[in-house]
Amino acid sequence: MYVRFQVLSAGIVSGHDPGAGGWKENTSAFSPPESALDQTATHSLAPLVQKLSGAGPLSKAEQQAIQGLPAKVRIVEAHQDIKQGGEASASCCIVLDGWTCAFQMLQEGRRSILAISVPGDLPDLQSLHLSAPDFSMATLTQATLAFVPHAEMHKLMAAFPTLATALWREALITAAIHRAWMAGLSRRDARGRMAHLFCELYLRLSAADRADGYAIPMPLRQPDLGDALGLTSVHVNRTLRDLRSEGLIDLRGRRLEIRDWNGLCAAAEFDPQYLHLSAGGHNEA
Amino acid sequence: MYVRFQVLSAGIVSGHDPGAGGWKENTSAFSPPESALDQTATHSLAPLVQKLSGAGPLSKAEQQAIQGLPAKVRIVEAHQDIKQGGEASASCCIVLDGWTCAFQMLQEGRRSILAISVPGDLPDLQSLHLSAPDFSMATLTQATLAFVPHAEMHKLMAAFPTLATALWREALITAAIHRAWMAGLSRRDARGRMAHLFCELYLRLSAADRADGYAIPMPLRQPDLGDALGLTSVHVNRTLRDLRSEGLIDLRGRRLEIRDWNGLCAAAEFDPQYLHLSAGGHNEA
DNA sequence: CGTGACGTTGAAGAGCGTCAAGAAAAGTGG
DNA sequence: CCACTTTTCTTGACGCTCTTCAACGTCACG
Repeated sequence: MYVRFQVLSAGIVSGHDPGAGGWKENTSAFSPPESALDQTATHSLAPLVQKLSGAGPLSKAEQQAIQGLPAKVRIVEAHQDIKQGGEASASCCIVLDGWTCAFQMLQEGRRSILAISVPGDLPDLQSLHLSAPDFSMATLTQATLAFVPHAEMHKLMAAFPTLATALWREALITAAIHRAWMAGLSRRDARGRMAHLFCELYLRLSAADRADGYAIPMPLRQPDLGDALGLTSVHVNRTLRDLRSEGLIDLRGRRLEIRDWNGLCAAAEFDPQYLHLSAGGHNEA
Repeated sequence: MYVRFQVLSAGIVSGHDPGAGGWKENTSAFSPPESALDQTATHSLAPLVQKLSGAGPLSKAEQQAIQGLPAKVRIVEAHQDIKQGGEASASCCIVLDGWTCAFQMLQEGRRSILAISVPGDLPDLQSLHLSAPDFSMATLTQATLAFVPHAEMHKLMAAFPTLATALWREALITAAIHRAWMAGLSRRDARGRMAHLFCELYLRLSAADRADGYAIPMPLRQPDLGDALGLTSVHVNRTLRDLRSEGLIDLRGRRLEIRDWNGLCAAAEFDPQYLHLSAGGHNEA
C-alpha cells in the first residue's frame, strides 16, 4: 500500500473561475498592464487554431471566430492547482503554453495523474456538458491558460459545425489516449509503460511545434512520472536508468532526448494511430 | 511477462457493418421472421431513450425521433467479435440487450479490456468523428445490437440539439469511467480494483433496470475479469475468494450478489459521482 | 555552508505472476 | 439418466516485479 503525504500545491490558486486577480481580457484593446507577465503577443489563441485544424484546414472565418473568442488569459506558476475536484466551472480551459495535468487523489496520499495537456489542448472539455468534474487540474510548468465561458463555446459550435466536429474530435482523442494508458497500466511493465509515455509525449509535442529534433522538455519529476505511470518514484528512477543504459533515451535537466526512436517504439509496442495526428506533425505552417 | 495465447473468438462475425445476413430492419413493419430470435418487441430503441434521458426528460418529439432511427438490429452470440481494431465503421452501435466490451490486444496474447457496455450504452460513439478506431469490440453475452448509420446520427443531432448534448454527455461519461479505471489500475490493489468494478457495474445496471435487488448478472469469466482489472485469472480467483470470505460479495453461477454494499464501497473507495447517474437509478418509468 | 528539493542506491519483503495439477461445472451424445 | 468431453474454477509452490524503508548524494539558493 504505497503511501505518500506529499502535498501537491502549497498555494492553491483559489480554484473557481475568472474574477480573481491576475486576469487579462483578450477582447479589450486597453487592458491594464497590472501583471508584468502579460505579453499580448503570447496570448493569441493560435495554439487552439492549430489544434482544431487536426482533422482538416479551417476556413478564415473559422480561424477568426476562434481568435475572437472572449478568453480570459492567465499565467499560472508551476505546480499550482487550476481546478478542484468537485467544483463545477463555468468556462473551458485552453492551454496556450506550458503543461498541465488532470489528477485524482485517493486515500493516504496516493495520487493518479490521468492526463497530461500540452499547448493547444483543452483539458476540461468535459465541463461543457458535465457539471461535476471527476478530476482536479494543476500546472506542471508555468502555463499560459485561456478560459472561455461555456456559453461562448456553445455559440461557436452552433455557428460553425466544423468547429463543433473538431471539438468532438478532441474529446474523443482524449478518450483514446485514456484507453492507451489503461492498456499500459494493465498489461505493460514499467519499462514498456514509460517508453510508451515518452513516445506519446514526443509526438504530441512535435504536433504542437514544441519538439527540438528528438528532444522535448520533460517537466515531470520522478514522483510525477510515478503518478502518471502507476509506479513509485524509486522504481521510476530505476526504470529510467534502464532505458538510459539501453541507449534509448537520455533524460537530464528537464530535457528528454530520444536517442533511439525505433528502439523506444519497440520497447513500448507503440502504434501512434490512436493520437490521430495527421502527418509527422512537424511544422505545418 | 504475463502471456496467454487464448483466442477470443473462434468465430468472428465478419466484422464490418450491415449487409451480411442475420439483420433486421427496424423501419419496415413486415420484416421476414427468418431468425427465430427476432422478436419485434425487443427491438425498440427504448434503452437508448432511457439512457439519453440521463440529463433530463426528453420531449415526445425527441423520443420519437430516436425510436424512428433506421437501425439495423442484430442478435449476436456471446464471445463474438463485433468490430476489428483498425477498421472504420459507417454506423454507430447501440446495445439494446446483453453486454459488450472494448478491448485491445498486445503482443504475446496479452489482452486489455478497456470498457464494458450494458443495455443503453453506445460503445463506439467515437466512430462518429474518428475514422480509425483504437480498439476492438466483442460481445460478452448474447447481445441485441442496433446499428445506426452515422449520417442518421448526424441528422438527429442537427435536428435536436438536446439529443446532441445528450450524446456528448455519454461520450464524456465514458471518458470519466476510463479515468476511474485508470486511477484504479495505477493506485489500487487487486481487491480495491475489483470492488470498484463491482460497485460501478451494479449502479450502471441498476440505472438500466437490470439489477435484481443487490444482485446483477456477471457474465465475465475470471480471465475476462483479469483482462479488465489488469490481473491474471489466478489472482482474480484469489481476490474473489477474499471478497467472498469477507462477506462483501457472493459470485456464483454468473450471478453477483452484493452482500455488504457499504463494505464494498469502502473497500473500493467508491464515489459514484463520476457515473453521473441522476438518482438511485432504479425503475423510473 | 546550511537547508531543502530532487535524484540515486541498497536491502528486504509484499503482491502478484507463472507453472502445474486437479476439482467442479457445463455442455454433448447416447 | 449416464459416460464423456470441454470449459471454468481452485489451489499450491515458487519466483519476479515492484514497493517500502532508509540512507546518502547532488545541486540550487540564500
